[in-house]
Amino acid sequence: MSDRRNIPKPTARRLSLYLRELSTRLEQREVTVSSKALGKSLGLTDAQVRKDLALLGQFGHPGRGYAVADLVSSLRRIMGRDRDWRVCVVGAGNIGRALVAYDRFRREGFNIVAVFDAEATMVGREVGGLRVRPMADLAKVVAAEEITLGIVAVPRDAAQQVADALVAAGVEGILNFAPRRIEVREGIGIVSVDFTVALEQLAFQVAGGSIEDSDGGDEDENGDGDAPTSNV
Amino acid sequence: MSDRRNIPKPTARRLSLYLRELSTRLEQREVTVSSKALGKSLGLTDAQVRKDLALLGQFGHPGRGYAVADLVSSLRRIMGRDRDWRVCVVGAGNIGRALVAYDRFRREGFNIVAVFDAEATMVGREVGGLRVRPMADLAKVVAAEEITLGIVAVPRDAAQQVADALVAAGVEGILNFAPRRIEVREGIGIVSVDFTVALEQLAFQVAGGSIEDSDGGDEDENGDGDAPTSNV
DNA sequence: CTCTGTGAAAACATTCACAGCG
DNA sequence: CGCTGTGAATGTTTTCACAGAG
Repeated sequence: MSDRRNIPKPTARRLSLYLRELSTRLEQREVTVSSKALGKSLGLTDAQVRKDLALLGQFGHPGRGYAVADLVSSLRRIMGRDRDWRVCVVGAGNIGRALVAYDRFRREGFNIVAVFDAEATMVGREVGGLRVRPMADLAKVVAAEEITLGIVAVPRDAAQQVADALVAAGVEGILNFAPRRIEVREGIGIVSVDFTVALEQLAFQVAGGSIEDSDGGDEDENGDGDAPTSNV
Repeated sequence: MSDRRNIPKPTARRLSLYLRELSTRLEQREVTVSSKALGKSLGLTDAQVRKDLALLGQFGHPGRGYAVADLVSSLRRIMGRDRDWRVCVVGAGNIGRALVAYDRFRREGFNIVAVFDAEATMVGREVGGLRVRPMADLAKVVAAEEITLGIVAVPRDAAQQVADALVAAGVEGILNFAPRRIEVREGIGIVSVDFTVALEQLAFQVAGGSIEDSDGGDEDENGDGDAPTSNV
C-alpha cells in the first residue's frame, strides 16, 4: 500500500520488469510465484525481489509465495497503469510512424490518439489509422483529445522546441527519442531513449567493457543520462 | 589510458552521454570545456564529471578545462567507436524497418548490412535499400558479411530463439527490442530496449513516482532489467 | 583566480542471514 | 519444510572539500 514517492530509482526500473514478467505468468494461469522463481526469470536474486516487492506492502504468503493476480494489480496501480493514457506522437518520420503502428502500446493502455509533423508534405497523410496533423494544431488537439503524454520523434535540433510546445499545450510527461537532453520544468515527467546510445553501450560491452545493470527512466531534475537499457 | 574493464556501470552509461554532447561541441568548434559546463548540459554535477573523466586518464588542464577533441577521440576508443560495426536486423516489422532506415546509425559508424524476416511475404521486399532475406540465410550472411552485432526486432515469443540463432551464427552482441529478457552465454553482449517499459516509467513519474536517473545497458550475467532510459 | 584530480565522508543499493508464519 | 520480511553487513556510487597546477 505504501505510496510510490519513496521508491528508489533502481527499484522503479525493476518494477516494470516484474510487471511484464508477472503479466505473462498471469496469462498462463499461474497462481503463485516465489521470489526465487521470479528472480530467476529476471536475473535477480531472490532477496532483491523480496526487498522490492516489500515496498508495495505485505503480499507474500510465507511458505507459498506471492499471489500473481494480486501482485499484478498492485503493480499496475503503483505504476499508474490502472488507467488508460492518451498519447500523441510528434514527428512522422521512421521512428514516429513505427511507434504509431506499434500495437503493443494500445494493448497495454497507451492510446496514441494523434500524430503531428512539421512537414507540409507529411500533413494529411495517413499513419496507422491516424491523419497526420500540422504542428499548428498541437495545442488545440492536446486539449480537445485530453492528451497527457507526448512522444518526441523529431530530429535533434527540433526536439527541445517541440518538448516546450508539448508542455505548453498541457502534457504532463514526455518520452524523448531525439539524441539530446531535453529540459522540462519541475513537475513534468521525462524519459529518454536513444538508439545510438543503446548500440554504443553494446559496442562497449563487446569491445571489452563490463557494465552489468540495466538502465531506467529519469526524472527531470537530477537530469541524468539516457539509459538505453540493459538485459531483460 | 586506463582500460575499460574497471569502469563502473553507471559511469559507462554516462560516457555515452559525454560523447554525444562533446561530439556536438566539437562540431561547433569548441576547443575546451570545463567539467562544470559539461555537467550543466547533461544535468550532472561537476564533481561527477571529473570523477568519470578521470577514469579515462589524465585529460584536464587545470585552470583551462578539457580539450574537446582529445576527449572525443579518447571516449570513442574506450566505447569501441573507433571502428565501424557491421550490424544486421532480424524482423522487418514496424520497428525493424524504422531501424534499418534510421540514418543516424550509419553516420555514427553502425552499418546495417542485412535484414531478415521469417515471413515469406516479407522476404524479397526492399527495406531501406536492402533486400529482406529469409531466416534460413542467417548463418551464411552473418559470416559472409562479417556481421558482429544483431538487432532483435521480432515478437516476444520468437525473440529468444532468434537471439540463439544470432549467437550461433557468430554475432558478439545483441540489441533486443522484444519485451522479454534474453539470455545469452557468457561473453556475448546484450542490451535491451523496451518501449512499453519506457512509457511505463514515464507514467510512473506522472502518476506520482519519483525516479531520477537514466538507464543504461546491461551485461549478461547480473541480468538486471531493462532500462528505458532517463533524461538527456 | 579558475579548474582539475582525488582522498575522505556520506548516501545509496544489494546481499546476507535468520526469525517467524503457515 | 518452504518462503517471506527485514535488520545488519557489505559493497558501490555520489558528493564534498581541498591541495595543487597553470
